[in-house]
Amino acid sequence: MTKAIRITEKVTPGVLRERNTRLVLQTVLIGDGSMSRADISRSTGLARAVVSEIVESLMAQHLVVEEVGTPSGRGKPAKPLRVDTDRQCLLMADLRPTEVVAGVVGLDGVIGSTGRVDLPPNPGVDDVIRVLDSFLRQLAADDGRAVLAAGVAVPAMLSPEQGIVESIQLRWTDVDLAGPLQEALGYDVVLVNDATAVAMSELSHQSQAGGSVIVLHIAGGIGSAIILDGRVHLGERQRAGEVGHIDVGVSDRRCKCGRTGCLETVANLPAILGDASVEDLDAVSSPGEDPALRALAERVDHAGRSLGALVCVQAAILDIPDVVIDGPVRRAGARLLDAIEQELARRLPAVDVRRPRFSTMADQSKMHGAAAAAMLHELGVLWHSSPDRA
Amino acid sequence: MTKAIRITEKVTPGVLRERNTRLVLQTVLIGDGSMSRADISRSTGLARAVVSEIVESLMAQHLVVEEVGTPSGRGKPAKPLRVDTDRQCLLMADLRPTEVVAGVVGLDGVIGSTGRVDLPPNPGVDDVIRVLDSFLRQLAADDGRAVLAAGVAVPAMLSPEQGIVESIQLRWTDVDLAGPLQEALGYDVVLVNDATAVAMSELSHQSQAGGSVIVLHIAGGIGSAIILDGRVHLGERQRAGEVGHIDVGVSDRRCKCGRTGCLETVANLPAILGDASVEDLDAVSSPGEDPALRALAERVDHAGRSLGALVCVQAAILDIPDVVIDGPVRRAGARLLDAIEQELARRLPAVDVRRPRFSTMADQSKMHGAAAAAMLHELGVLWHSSPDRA
DNA sequence: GCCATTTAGTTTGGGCCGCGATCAAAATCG
DNA sequence: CGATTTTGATCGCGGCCCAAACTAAATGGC
Repeated sequence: MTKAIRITEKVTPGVLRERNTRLVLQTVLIGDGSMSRADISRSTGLARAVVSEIVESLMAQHLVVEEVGTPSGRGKPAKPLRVDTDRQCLLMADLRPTEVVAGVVGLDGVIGSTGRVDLPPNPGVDDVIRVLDSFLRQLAADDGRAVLAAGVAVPAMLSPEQGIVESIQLRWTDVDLAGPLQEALGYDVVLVNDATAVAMSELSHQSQAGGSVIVLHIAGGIGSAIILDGRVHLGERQRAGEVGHIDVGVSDRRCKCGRTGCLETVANLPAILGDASVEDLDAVSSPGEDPALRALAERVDHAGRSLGALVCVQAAILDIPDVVIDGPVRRAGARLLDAIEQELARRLPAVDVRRPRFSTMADQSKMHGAAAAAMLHELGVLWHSSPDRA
Repeated sequence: MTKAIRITEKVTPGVLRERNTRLVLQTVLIGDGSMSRADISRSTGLARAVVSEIVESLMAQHLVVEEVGTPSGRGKPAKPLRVDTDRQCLLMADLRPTEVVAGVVGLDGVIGSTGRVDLPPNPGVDDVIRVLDSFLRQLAADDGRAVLAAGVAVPAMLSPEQGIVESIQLRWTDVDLAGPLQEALGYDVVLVNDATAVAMSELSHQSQAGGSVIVLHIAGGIGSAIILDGRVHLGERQRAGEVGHIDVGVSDRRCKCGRTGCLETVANLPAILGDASVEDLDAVSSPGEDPALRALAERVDHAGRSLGALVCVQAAILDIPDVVIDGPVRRAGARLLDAIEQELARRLPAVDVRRPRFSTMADQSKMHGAAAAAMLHELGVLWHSSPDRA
């Protein structure tokens, strides 16, 4: 639970309407084609007249459509409303160091066609802008629907104004990706940090709103994203979640950062893999007799224990029991989760944290979360669907 | 920075007025007798007509008064507004295991008379209700002003509905303190967890709003409170900040909880004191030759290093550089802070966390924070004063 | 088969709110 | 002493939500 502490801005009647519009759209979205105006009025507490008015404006914006009502029970049959998925769509992209994965998603959060293209080696911003520009154009053209906005997940630290402050993976510092892109494309382009994107994606799979989730993103580095009570927490200098160089007391290896014992020395992807390849992780749950595989399994266990220690601390500090793991390590599967859970059990009473899990959308989670962020930015609404629908 | 993610409630014109009323009151409060209606209009962006109307209602509620305007410059002289400190006051109390400290505070956050009374040994809820009832009545009678509300800091875990779920220090489980008290006293009684109260107090000393702070409260146990972007974070089961049994890898002692290495085994008050008394901490900065004192100083250093490790992790996860220490250990003074800072320097690049500090209001911080919570609850406004004013 | 009943959605009048313009009051400046 | 400037009150307007009345379209009982 949170408590707002200070009002900082005046409120005008216009804000009022905007908020209630969001509320109605959200209700339509969650209702998934089952809510009529009267239902929305009952569910939100808004007067029917107001709901009708707002729905009319949403239909004018091609965000909501009326379906044909099949009478059920007495009374005039209701006209069910659903989000208009025919006229507009969102684009989403996951910018990775060597490639871009992108796709189209409907306003209901259902993923349409997707694709990927390679980036040139050590891409500069201009390269990425060029690739994204043509890729997104092509996706939009193939889809046919108008584009409402695009969301792009980037492996970078972002300023509140959407500038890329730094990306270690892309070796960028202080560049503007969103600006040129939205100028070229003609619609809003929303950037999200990749770990945050995963968190947004998870949030959009929680059935109720205002939830909390911690995402651990394990790749070349270890990053995490924190959503507290439905709010993304970025920290005072947008550095929240930089947990790679925490010493949780499970290693005494020297880290390239100069200190020893950093989490990254045992739990980032290179540390886990050693000489092995990412594909080898698939077999790590039953390593058999192969000594290389057994060593890999050992390293996975060690990483799991370290991550377990981190999760413990996070859980004690924040009391968020939902922990999501994402990144290529997903391929290690249950073995990694088991190791984490084992460490949790050792350190905390069982009730405190649920077993961590991998991200719901797997390889698409960053992309999907970027779309969710774009949706939120554009319409002020987030999907809250069960995983099987999205 | 945070981003609200979902609208859950309808907004009505009444809410609008309430919010803007808060905004105006807040502005008057911060202005500290220097803001006129016109100033408020300019500062908030609200039309002068609206500000006048709201000010009128605030004056009718005896929350704001007009002062005599001294002309300065051209034009009709402005009538400065200030918070009305003559008609109403707040009561505040700090419930400790063996005593209650309480006092009166004006609507401007200025502390008036204070006092303390002993509690019977192992007090039950009824004892505490009796003591608080008569103590607060007496304070109010001596003060003469009407009581707007009372805030009570309690060493307990609270439910969102203000019930006391559990207090280890008071040996209470599932009791209702606020209900009977406010029924007896006739005004709202707001309970706050003691660590949270310290955090609220610190927040009310930050000059700008929406700040973040981490409070470590070190006494018999170790608790912490987290305020993120101006919101108290309590966690999914109101257990956020239960850091006493984290293993930060600086101890291998057995803890009474059954595990080993818990922070409490080296950093809670009993662990620090050993055979020494709280008063001995005063001398710990220059222990001299006394072997007992030198041993105590050693233990303070060890506790500091452990706390430093915790602060490191918290800082990495949350990126909140402002860390406040409260509790009897305050008497260890700079020696404790030095030890913490040393550990921080060892573990993190210098820039990441500021040197921790003790709570601004010292022994009064819990009480003061409780008052701040009551103020927030009652008027939706928090003081944001510089320390010397409050 | 017809009419009362029920439910959905629209229309209407009213109240609250914030806004901008207008106006009187009270100071300063030339 | 009048023009100017600033404050604060008053008033009419438009936006928004609400409750009630009204129309539309189904069901069910007689």
